[in-house]
Amino acid sequence: MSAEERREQLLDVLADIITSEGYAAISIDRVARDANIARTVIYSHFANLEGFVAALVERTEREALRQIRGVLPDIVDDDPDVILTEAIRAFLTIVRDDPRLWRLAVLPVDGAPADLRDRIRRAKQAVLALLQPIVTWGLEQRGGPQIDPELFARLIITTAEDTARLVLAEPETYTPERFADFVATLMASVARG
Amino acid sequence: MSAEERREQLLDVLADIITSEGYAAISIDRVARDANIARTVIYSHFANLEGFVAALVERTEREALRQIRGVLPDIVDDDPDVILTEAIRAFLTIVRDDPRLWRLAVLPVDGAPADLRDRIRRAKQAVLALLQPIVTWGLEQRGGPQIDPELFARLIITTAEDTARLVLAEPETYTPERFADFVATLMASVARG
DNA sequence: GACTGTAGGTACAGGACTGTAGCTACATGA
DNA sequence: TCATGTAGCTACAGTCCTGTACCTACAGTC
Repeated sequence: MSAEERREQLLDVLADIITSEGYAAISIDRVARDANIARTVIYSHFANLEGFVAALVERTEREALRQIRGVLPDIVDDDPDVILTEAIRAFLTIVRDDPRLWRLAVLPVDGAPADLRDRIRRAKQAVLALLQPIVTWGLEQRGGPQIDPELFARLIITTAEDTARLVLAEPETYTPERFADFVATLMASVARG
Repeated sequence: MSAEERREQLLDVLADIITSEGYAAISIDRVARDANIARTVIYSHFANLEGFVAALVERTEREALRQIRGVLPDIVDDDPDVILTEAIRAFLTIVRDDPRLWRLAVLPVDGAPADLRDRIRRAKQAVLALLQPIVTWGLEQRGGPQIDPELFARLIITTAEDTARLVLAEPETYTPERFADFVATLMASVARG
């Protein structure tokens, strides 16, 4: 097996352990056992467990961002409700189609080491900063009683994450379509100024 | 120190480690070190780490439920929007006033061992089952386009949890009042049939 | 066919944690 | 004052994990 193939395979095995048993379960030893190789092979690719996990996080961040960027151009509309609905639909479709990646991106937070938690926190902060102006614009367009835009943006992110977990856990019951319909109905029933 | 005092103290120390460093950081050894006692003291109170954690989870569940039950009688109204708003306010106030307990109840999920994750999942399922009929009633009363009651109930729970985390992380910025206002404004702007 | 780079393995020393056996110290009641 | 129960300790054997030193096997190149 080539170095690059091995590296990717090791990251896959690590990701599988984390998503199925949490961060508490990981160790160089465990990954080596699951991959049926000697531990030294892992050490020849990564400095230690910390570097190993960091590499996985980087790969996950990079690939997740790539997938998100891929669908962003499709989501353009004059109506903020349509933008929101289509964004949810696109996001959940991505999640459903690459469960291995998104299980990792969306599930693990709390058991993770402190520096990783910080990193995830910062990533979410970045998404929030991206979403905030769009939400503010949407709420202003709507008029009527002024809704706290920060909390509304947070509500959207939290809901997106939670629905992603549902789609991953029970894709038959919780489909991107169902959530898109839900959001569309919900937004339609909110009064316009 | 009496057996009961020691037991409670050990559970406190365990809770502090989990909330500050996650489930990955816990061990009998670590708790003993933090509590400045020999490991054997812990073994005389709990069978092993699993039983130790189980005891903490039970204490947390019991106390959390007790606090929730304590404020439930105050939340009675004819208007579903008022019920929702006051429930959020009451919940976040409880959370703010007992951060040690609620940090544990609301934060840790993913790093935890599989059986504990199952337990938390079931607890949330129970809360969902409790909330569902109320939400369904509220949505029916409202009339207009029919909103998926299950997803709406989930949205409420997820948001409550997330806001609880915010209140715990930055109580100055994210107050129960701010969230209650947000919910009130949001519900007020949803069209009535 | 010898040379070299690299994938992969074995072996070892050391550390962290577990669970148990067995000890000490002290308080309380007969 | 002695007996007894219990809080708390030290010590030890065993497991799992880490990181490194050093070996083997093989593929490609001269």
